Amino acid sequence: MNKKPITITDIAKRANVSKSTVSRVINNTTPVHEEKREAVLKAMKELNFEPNIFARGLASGQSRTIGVMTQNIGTPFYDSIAQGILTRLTTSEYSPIFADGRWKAEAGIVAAETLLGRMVDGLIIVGSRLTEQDLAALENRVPIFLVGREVDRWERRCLFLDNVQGGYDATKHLIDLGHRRIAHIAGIKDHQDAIRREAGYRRALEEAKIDIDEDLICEGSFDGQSGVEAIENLLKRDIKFTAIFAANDMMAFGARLSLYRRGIKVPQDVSIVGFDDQAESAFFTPPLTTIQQPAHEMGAVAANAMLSMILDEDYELPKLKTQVVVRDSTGPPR
Amino acid sequence: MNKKPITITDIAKRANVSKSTVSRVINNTTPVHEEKREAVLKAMKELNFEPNIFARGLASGQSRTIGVMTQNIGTPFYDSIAQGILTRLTTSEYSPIFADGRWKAEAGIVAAETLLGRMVDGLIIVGSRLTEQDLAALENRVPIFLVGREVDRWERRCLFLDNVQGGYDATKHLIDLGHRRIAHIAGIKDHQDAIRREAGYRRALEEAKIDIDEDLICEGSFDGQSGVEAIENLLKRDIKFTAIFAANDMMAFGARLSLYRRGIKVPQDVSIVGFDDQAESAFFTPPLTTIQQPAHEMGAVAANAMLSMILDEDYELPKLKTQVVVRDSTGPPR
DNA sequence: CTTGATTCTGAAACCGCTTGCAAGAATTCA
DNA sequence: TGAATTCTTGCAAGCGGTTTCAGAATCAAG
Repeated sequence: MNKKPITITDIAKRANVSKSTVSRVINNTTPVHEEKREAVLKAMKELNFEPNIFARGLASGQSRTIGVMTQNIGTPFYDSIAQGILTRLTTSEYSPIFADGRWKAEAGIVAAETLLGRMVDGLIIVGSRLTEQDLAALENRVPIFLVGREVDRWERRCLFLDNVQGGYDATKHLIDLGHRRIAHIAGIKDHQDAIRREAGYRRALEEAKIDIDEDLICEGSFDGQSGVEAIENLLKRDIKFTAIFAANDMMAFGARLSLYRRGIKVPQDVSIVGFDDQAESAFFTPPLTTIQQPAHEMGAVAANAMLSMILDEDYELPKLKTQVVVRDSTGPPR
Repeated sequence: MNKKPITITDIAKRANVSKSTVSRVINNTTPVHEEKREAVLKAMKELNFEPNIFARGLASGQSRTIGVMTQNIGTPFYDSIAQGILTRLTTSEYSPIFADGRWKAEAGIVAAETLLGRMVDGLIIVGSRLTEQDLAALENRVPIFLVGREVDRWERRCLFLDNVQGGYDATKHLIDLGHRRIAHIAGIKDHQDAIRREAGYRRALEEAKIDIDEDLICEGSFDGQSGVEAIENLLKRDIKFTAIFAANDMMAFGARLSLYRRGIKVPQDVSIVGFDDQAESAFFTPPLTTIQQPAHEMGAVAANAMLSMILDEDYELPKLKTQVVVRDSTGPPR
C-alpha cells in the first residue's frame, strides 16, 4: 500500500558492486571477495532487503514452496501430520502451501494440479487415495513424498506406520486381559489403514486360537455416529461381546456412548480400545485405552525428507511405531 | 523434471496474435475481437496452457495468494475456521498460504513477515494476540481481516462472535434449570474470549440476583488437564457447587473426568456446560451441553470478505451467533 | 618479466507475463 | 468525403532476480 520495496539493484548501488555480485553473495553460488561481500551484507542489513520471490522464482525456476495435500477423512490424525510438517518447515527456507483433496469429485488430482500450478518444488501427499497411476504421473513432474500411506516401490518416498501391528497390539491387549468375544468396528471399507487394522485384529485372534466370529466385525466410517450405530446394532441383534476394538478413537467414543445409554459399564462390562490417541481420549470417561500414532513426528519426518529430496541430499527415514497407551477403558472381563 | 512448459508466446504464435492479446484475453482487461479471442482460447485449450504465476506476479505485483495466520491455543475452533477459509478459497482464483504464530516468541510478527515476504495479496489473521500497534503497522502494507477477535475501529474488518452472550447463555441455561452454585472454569487469563465468557457468566448471575462467589471461579488454560485441576481443587477445598460452566469443551471434558473419578454423577449431581461444540462433544458421556460456534462459517465469511477487499468490492458481514446446544450433561439440581 | 592458471566481477541476456503507448482499422458525425 | 472518434492490436519496456560468458585482476611458475 505504500513506498516501493527495495531491490537488488539498490543494494548493488549502495555497496558499489554489480547486481550479479549481490546475487552471488545472497545465494553463495560463487566466491566473492570478502571485502565486497561484507559491503553487500552491510547494505542488505541497512536497507532491510528482502528478495522478491517472484523474480527469484521466475529466474531460477524454483519456488521455495512445498505443496501439502491433505485429506481429512474425519480423524485429527491428518491434521496433526500437517502440523508436524508446518513445524519442520518453519525453520527452513521453504513455506508450505496447502490444498485439500476433500471437496470435489476428482479432488485429489485437482488439488495436485493446483499445487503444481503454484510451482511447488515438492509435494507431500498426506494419506490420499490417488491411484498409483496418478502418483506415477505426478512423480515425474515434481518430487513427491507420501505420508500415512504405503505404496510398493516407493519405500524411500513414503512414511507410514505398521497399522497391522497396531491393530494386532490393540487386540492382543484385550486378549491378554482375558477377553474372547471381541467386537471390531472397522473403518471406511477401502481405506488402507482400516483394512490393516482389521487384519491385525484377525491375526491376533488367530494367533490366540480364538475363532473369528464375523458377526462381531462391524462396518464403520471413522466418525462417532458410526461407532454408535455399530454397537446399537450388535446389541439389538443380541450378539454378546466383552470388548471392543474400534479402528479409531472417534468411533470408540461413539461405541462408548451407545453402551452408556444402555447402562453398560466400561470397563467392568465391556472394555474398549481405540486408535489414534487424539487429545480428547485422555479425558474421556473413562480415559480411553488406545493406540498412539506419532502423527506430529511423522509430519516432521516427511517434511525433512522432502527438504532433503529437493536439495538432493541423503536422508534417514526413522522407523516410527505405534504404541499402546493403556488407560482405564480396558480391564479383565467380568 | 521433464519437458519445458508452454508459455504465453507459444499461444500467441499458434493463435497468430501477439503476446499482449493473449494476455488480454486471459485477464479480460481490454476487449478483444471475438474472432481472435476464440483463436486464443482454442490455442490455450489445445496446448493446455497454465500461466506461470511467478511471471505474472512479478509483472503485476499480485500473487493471488492470501496469507492465513493461525494460532492454536488448544481448541479445534481455530482449525475449523481455517477449514472454512480453505473451503471458500477453493472456488476462487486465490490460494491460501498458512503460517503459524504459535512457536516462536514474537511468533506473530515473524509469521506475518513470512507471509508478507511471500507477497500475499491479503492477510487473514485468526485469533492472534498481535498488539493493535502491530496490526496498525501491517494494515498499511496489505489488506487485513481478523477472525475471532474484536478490535476497535476495525468493525468492517473483523469477525467475531458475541462471547459475552455465549457465556451468558451458558450460565443462564444452568440458572433456568435451578442451579445457584455454578462454578466457572475460565480460559487463558488475558485471552479475549476467555474474558468475555467470564463476563457473560457474571452478568447472568447478577441478573438472576445470585451473589458471585469468587471461589467458584477457577483459572484454566483451555486444555483438558486444567479442567481436571480446577475441579480437583474445588473439591479439595470442599467448595460446593451443582453445576460447572467451562470456557471450552476441552476443559469441560477434564472437569467431567475429575468428577467421574470421584463417582460424582453428571448430570444428577453436577451439570456441565462447555463452549465450542467440538466434534467429540456430541459423543461424550454424557453428551455435552455446550455453546456452538459457527467456526467453519466464520472462516468462509472471512475469506469472502477478504476476496472482496482485494477486488475492492462491497461485502456483507453477516451477524453470526453462538447457540446453546442442549444435550445430556445438564439437568436440574438434585 | 612473461605466460598460463586461477579468481573475481560486471555486462547483458534471459525468465514469462503485464501494460502504457501509439498506430492502424473501423465507425460515426458533419 | 474528410475529420473526429472509438476499437483493436502490436511493440517494447519493464518487473527483480539468476546465470552465462568473457574480460580484468591476481598469482605462482618458468
